[in-house]
Amino acid sequence: MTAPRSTRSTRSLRSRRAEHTADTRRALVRAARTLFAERGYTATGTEDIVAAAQVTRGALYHHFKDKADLFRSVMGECAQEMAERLVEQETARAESESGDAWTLLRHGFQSFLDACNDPDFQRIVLVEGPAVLGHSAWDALVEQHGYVLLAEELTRAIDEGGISPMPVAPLTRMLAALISEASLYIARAEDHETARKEAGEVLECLLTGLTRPGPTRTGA
Amino acid sequence: MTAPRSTRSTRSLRSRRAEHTADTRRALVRAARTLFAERGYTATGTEDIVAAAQVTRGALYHHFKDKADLFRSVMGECAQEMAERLVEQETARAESESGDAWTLLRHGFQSFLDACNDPDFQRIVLVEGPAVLGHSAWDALVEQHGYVLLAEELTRAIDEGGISPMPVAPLTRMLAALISEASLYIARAEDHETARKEAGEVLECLLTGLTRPGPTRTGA
DNA sequence: TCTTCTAACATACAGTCTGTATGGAACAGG
DNA sequence: CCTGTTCCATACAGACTGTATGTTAGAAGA
Repeated sequence: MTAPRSTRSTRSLRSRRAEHTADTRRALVRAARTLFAERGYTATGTEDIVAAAQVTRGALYHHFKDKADLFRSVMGECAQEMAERLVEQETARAESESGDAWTLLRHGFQSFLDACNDPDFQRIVLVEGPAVLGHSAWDALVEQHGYVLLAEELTRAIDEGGISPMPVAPLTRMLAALISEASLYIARAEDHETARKEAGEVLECLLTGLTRPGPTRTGA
Repeated sequence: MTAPRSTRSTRSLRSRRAEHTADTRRALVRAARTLFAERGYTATGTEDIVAAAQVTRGALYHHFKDKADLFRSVMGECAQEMAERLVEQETARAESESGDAWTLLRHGFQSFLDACNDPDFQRIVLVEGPAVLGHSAWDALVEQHGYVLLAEELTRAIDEGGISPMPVAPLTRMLAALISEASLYIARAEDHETARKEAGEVLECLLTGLTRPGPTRTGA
């Protein structure tokens, strides 16, 4: 700690320096995330970002190609966090509850609905993202972080016979859009409590349509 | 035509002038619509718009408060056209087919899906709109043009017993989001044909969940 | 240890865009 | 005929983005 020698000294210095640069980068991303979520992309100047991160614009344009590139990092972080949160909950549920993929997913959707109620996620990923990055780049990011997991689970549910066989690709996007819109509806409502209940109810109804009629009971 | 007199002369001139100013306004909206749909909002400069409309920026800022105000008019026009198109089809179907509100709506959703496959509508209303106007202003516009009709039809379908009773407000938004996302999926796919078929199939499945179990047959 | 080289910034500058203020021309009205 | 208003063009000021240049601190070799 206090007496490094030879290679360790070099390493320590290297890491100290590397850590410092990583710190400035993180500070930029964090500051940008807060401001983008609060004021939106265009209303946030690069000067505001670097001021909040306590660096200069030189640092920003050293670490990122341009403002949109910084936004991409911010949105990637948001999506990553959301995905991790959901995977965590999903695995926890998978251990405690029954192994039926479809009922697991239905519960997962409700968790997703709650998790989406995050201002950063809503504004950055759902609202600003498509307009700033364009549909292709946005889709690539979401595909990478979120869609793959959802599509995987849906495929499993189909294989298990929980839901009727149908094309997974459009199903994935449409379900994600459904929940995203529901979360926005909840966030915008005056009475979040009842809005949450109502949206959950509608979501349940719609999901019922996917359930395969036959051996698997629909419930109620 | 060539020999106006007294009041007619005044009227004619008045109308000529008024029509001229209305023309410039329409030219601005039309030019902005094309460019916004092609390049997006921020990538379109006011100079590009007025050049395409063959006026100067002075005209733009005379007719509109600012660039976002012009965008609002453009998006309002898009939404209006879409609503008119759908109402037209809906009334046509109401005359020819059975009077069941719910089956009528299900067919209407498929039409909606096809109608949404309009680049202007997708880019301006669905992608740029929320980011440019903010959620509240965007929602107000869509509420005015589209949601009211959809909510009305849904309420009727519930009253008739076609679909299970559930809160209409979230249902309206979520169904609109569902179809919007489906249309974007179709537009983005390489093979529009099969994408259209698949998305329609998934949509049908999901809508099945709304159908009230009981006297009304689900079909197939 | 001394030199040198490079990564990591800071600063200054140029180009672009938006919104506003000013000016003028064409009517309308008294 | 004179005045006021509408409609629009032009000129200008401010802000913002991206780039080019300068500078410093650490890493590496001799």
